[in-house]
Amino acid sequence: MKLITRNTDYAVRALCYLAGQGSAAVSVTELVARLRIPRPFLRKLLQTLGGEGILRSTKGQGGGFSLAKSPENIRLTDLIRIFQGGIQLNECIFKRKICPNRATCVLKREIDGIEQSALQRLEKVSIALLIRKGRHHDQ
Amino acid sequence: MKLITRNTDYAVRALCYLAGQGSAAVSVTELVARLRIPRPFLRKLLQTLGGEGILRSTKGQGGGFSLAKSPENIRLTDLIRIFQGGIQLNECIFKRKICPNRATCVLKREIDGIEQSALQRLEKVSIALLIRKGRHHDQ
DNA sequence: ACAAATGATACCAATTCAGTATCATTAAAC
DNA sequence: GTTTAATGATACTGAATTGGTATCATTTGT
Repeated sequence: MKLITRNTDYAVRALCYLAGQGSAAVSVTELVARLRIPRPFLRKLLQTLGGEGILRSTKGQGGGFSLAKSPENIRLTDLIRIFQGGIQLNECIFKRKICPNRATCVLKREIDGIEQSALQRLEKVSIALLIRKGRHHDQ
Repeated sequence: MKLITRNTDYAVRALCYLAGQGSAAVSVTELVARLRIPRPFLRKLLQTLGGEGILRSTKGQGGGFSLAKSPENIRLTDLIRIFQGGIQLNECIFKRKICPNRATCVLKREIDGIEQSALQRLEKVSIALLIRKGRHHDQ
């Protein structure tokens, strides 16, 4: 069970790199060279981010991708929602039927609580934050 | 992405029921009637719990399953470990290689933190707790 | 001996995840 | 205006996980 999938992870890398390039259009070719992410996979991923309004894209020679929003306004929860259909740690197995066991409802509330606190923390993680904290280290 | 799978959920239900029956051997037939869990699935699950030392089993006519540990000592984290291979929200994609991006390491630490707090909370949820809290409600 | 129970194990279908492949379209550069 | 470098759209594939089924062997009380 993973909290973030490879899609989300790769997206974070790409977005951090793009954030460092300002509004210049960066091609997939350049991103592949820098990030070592499989090219077709990265392409699909960037197209998705384009469709979601997180990236701007320009076609044709010299084209590429750039951020459509400020790094402060791109949050991990956005990416998780896009690539993983959101966070839902919980899922009641008896949807409309009567739950035959009170204890499982208690369990459900516990897990809801965990989910809430995870969401709150992920909400605070933006691309801007990741870049900022990353700079504190050497390299 | 689910924090607990159906296996774990079903196990919780079965364990709560068994906890209410003391040290008496309860057959799969009885559990199926009470919990409405598919019989072969429940069987396999109980056998697994037996092998893990959480249930005691007696074969032959009149046999069945009973708790091998006190309800206080059966924790959600145990079940998650058994059925879901533990909690690992995180997974570094570049195992031995050099990570080309500092930001992703920052991300990794954030997720580690979330994982830690989730684990701490799950660790406190025992079968005993679930029964206790469940009783506060009507039924 | 029979019936009722678990032990062990193999199998199957649906879903998700990670990744590939291809054709169409756009637009700068020559 | 042709070439070339780029994205848009979309279909496909393989592996792993999840949820569930089926079967045969073994044990044990009656």
